[in-house]
Amino acid sequence: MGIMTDEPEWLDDEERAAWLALVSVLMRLGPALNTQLARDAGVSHFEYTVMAGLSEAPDRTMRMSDLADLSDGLLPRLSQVVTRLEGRGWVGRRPDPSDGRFTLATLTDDGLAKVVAAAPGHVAEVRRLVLDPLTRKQVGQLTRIAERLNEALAPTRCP
Amino acid sequence: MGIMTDEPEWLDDEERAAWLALVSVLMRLGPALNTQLARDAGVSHFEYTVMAGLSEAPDRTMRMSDLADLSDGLLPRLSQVVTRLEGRGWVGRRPDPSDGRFTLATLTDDGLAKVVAAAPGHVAEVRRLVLDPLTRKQVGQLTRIAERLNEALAPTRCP
DNA sequence: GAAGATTGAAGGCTCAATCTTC
DNA sequence: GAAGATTGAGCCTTCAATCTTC
Repeated sequence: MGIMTDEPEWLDDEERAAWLALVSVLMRLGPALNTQLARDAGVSHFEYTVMAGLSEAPDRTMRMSDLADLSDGLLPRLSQVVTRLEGRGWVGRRPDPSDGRFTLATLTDDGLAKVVAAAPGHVAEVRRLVLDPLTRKQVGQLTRIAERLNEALAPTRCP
Repeated sequence: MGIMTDEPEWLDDEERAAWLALVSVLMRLGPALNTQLARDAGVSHFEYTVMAGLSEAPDRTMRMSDLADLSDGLLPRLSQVVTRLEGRGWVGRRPDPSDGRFTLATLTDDGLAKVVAAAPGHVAEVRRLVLDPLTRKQVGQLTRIAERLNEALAPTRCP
């Protein structure tokens, strides 16, 4: 955060409105997606993201560390989730032959079937909660805003 | 979700871009806020939201059920968090004299001091992660988009 | 020694079941 | 009987150690 200067830096009305509305989305959209996926497919949103990521990779295979980046999760969290998915027979794990430090995760046929079965319902929910309520123009605005925020959220460089 | 019609309903490129960017914000902004508050103030984002809500209520007091609505949390979750806050001496609880079914939660002096101490750092983080990266115009767009999404996320009416 | 990955313990969230007051 | 609130069990996440491979 750096030096705490004497700037007033309080939020004005417009900033406050934006902030309160965004927090509300933040607190409610995540749980809503988890609920839909848990109810209809028996997986969490994070588990779905992991399997969907693998399903689009070459050979349905990725290194754990790359998969962690892709799914916005930390490695310990990913490792435990993959352990769970492995137990259900949806993902396999083995050391990378070219460098034993890496672990390769592969989506199994059963895992792929699971993703394929879950996708339509999930997409429908995304459409209902996020895309349908917005105009086409707002969808474009949202994309640019969210991408800008993701830059600000990028790995905190501390050199 | 209703009837699953034969609509193609897949996401086009623009929709997909918006969705992926929003999910990324969703997965990273929440943890980022939790991390800052935990590190600098020793509270979670939800705990902070609850105490900040009470701090602005008349007599720093609210019914548990109203507080649950305000903080976007379900009642069981709020109850457990308030138990924790009560243990630290930041919130007090007592039955509503006018109707014993309700419970009134009150922010103590210590609790107020805690919020006041935590607020500047939290606001600075909100500014750094959300408001500063956006143009003034985008802040307005974000407000309208987020408010629209919150309507779609409203309590699922099933009459 | 450094990078990738895993494990174990502690804390938080979610849901169903329960209790109390009206 | 219904509404508000609490509790308990199970699962998930988080963080700090630890292990392995290079």
